[in-house]
Amino acid sequence: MSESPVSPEPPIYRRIADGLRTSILSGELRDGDRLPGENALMAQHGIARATARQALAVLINEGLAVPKRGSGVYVRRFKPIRRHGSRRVAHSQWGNGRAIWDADAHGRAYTVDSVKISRGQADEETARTLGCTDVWIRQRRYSVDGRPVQLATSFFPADLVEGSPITRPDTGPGGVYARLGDLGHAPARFSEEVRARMPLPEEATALDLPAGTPVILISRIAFTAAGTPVEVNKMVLDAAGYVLQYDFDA
Amino acid sequence: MSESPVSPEPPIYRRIADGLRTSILSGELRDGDRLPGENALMAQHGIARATARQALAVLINEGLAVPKRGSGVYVRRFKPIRRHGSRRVAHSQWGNGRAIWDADAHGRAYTVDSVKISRGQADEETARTLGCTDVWIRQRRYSVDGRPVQLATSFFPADLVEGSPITRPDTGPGGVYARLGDLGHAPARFSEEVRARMPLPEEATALDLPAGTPVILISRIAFTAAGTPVEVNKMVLDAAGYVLQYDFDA
DNA sequence: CAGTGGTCTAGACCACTGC
DNA sequence: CAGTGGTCTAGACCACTGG
Repeated sequence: MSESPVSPEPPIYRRIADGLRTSILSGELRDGDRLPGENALMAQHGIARATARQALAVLINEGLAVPKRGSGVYVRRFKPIRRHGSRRVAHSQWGNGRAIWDADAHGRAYTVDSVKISRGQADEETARTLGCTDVWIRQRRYSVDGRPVQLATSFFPADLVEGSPITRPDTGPGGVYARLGDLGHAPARFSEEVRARMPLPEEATALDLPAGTPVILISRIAFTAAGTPVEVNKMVLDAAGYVLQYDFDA
Repeated sequence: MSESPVSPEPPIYRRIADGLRTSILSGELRDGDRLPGENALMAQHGIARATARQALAVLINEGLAVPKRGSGVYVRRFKPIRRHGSRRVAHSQWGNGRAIWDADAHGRAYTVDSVKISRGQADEETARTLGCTDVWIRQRRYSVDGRPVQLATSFFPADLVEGSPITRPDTGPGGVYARLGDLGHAPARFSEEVRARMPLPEEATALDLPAGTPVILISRIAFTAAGTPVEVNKMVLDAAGYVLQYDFDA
């Protein structure tokens, strides 16, 4: 008999990571504070460099810390943008010439860049949704406070928007939804699918994501009052930058 | 002149990881397929064990692969549950004696375990929402196909539910929402906040999450027709196991 | 029991940061 | 230029898996 080690001590690097995590979550270490570096951990705990790195990697992969080359590892901040699900797409928004995005940023500075518009073939799923493969594609990236926070790709049935401002960079006041309205296909109903996963490398690059930050994927379909799908919008959000809000009745 | 190395070759471990990722995303490697192990990568690329591990760690942290001790590293599968935002909480669901959860599982086997009910103090945010600190707390874990997929903690104002079945494990047909109705506080409106981040260790343990799997956090407030908040439900979902769907009008 | 991943040591060179 | 993190080598021992 003797020992009853139900939980055999966790490995060193875990214990170190646990200690640092506690310091962060308890508020002892704050927003931009510097964590003890590799050398400090080696000295404090008498471990090899690789082990110290391993401990820091845990926190980095949890999104609680960010490494800065040549400088140190720092506690990470989190100030999300509130994205209102139903309210944001309310007709009142784009009905009077405001772009949808306004509903999000709450007065914060935002920018749109990397706008790419093309005519092409939709992926299989989108084609099935729209009922056609010939589409116009609008890709763009949104930034808030100078930081990229969202990638968005919209698909429109080509025969529906051909020749309209939707096929050009500047869509005019109210954005694409107002233009769809001009064409007699005003969106009346939306369906959003929300997922989350770790980013692919290209997504991590485009959004400048540190390790340990998941992305939220939103796939939104816009329907007309008649039930015709007129847009599929696939968005990739920096999960650390957003809180999504949805209000609905029972 | 001479070199124009705009992108200085990525490190070895990245190139290896990129190659494996391509194989996975292209479908060349499928669901449960075994990836080349540490020894194989060492031999194929003439690298040290640590470097091979590093390459595999990339895929594991991306959630594309799962390591199995003593066996190998395997491609990870993804078969999400569809969780309907608005429809699921529709009155028709709990109005006629069905628990809400039924709306999710779509006929799949699901179980509830680790039910804990207690009377206690709400956290600051919840207290502010409910307008009181004295609450009844219902905690439970949901599993589908034998796999834990969700943790949920509900808070109810103590003075509102005291003595009702809500304070007991078995709430009867229709669940807690039907009981709130019995008490004259039927939920009429819901507000959900959705976030995503990497799990804390305890969340990872409770949901049995492999590395590289984020969690989706849903914080839902139930309001009566009069606008009184009667429940705050904080959920933690395995992000790999869910697709959330929200439908709404413009 | 042979192979696998999990942990750890003790070095090394590099690019980058900040003083 | 001293310190930091980023990458890599070449070993080692362990616990666990599978046939």
